[in-house]
Amino acid sequence: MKSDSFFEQVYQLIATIPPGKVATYGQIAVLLGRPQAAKMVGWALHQLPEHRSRPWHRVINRKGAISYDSKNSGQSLQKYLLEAEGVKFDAHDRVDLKKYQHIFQNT
DNA sequence: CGTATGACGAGCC
DNA sequence: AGGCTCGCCATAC
Repeated sequence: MKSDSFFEQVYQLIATIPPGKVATYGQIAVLLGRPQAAKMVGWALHQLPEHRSRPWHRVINRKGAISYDSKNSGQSLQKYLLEAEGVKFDAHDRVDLKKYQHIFQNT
């Protein structure tokens, strides 16, 4: 797009995550070449315009848990969306990254 | 242009 | 094993 900013790259990268899969902020940050800019990824979704519908719900933190605790709202929604795609949450509301973490292949 | 932010990560206790 | 603190880096104002 006109914007090849870090944010835009995040949007396009998460857009490649297939349903039923998830990715961590840090993972995406690493893929974009900024392993320590995980916060930027989260912030990118924070600034994500709703009219540009993106599978932001497939992006979770390193613990496999849903974040979005800043406003403390929307967590249930994200969990709901993921469950709808077949992602199971454990008693700690965390997903099994070993099973659901999407492996980005740049081949 | 400079300061503060922020949906995180890793380390330390 | 679980919780708290510090640090990173690009974007926003």
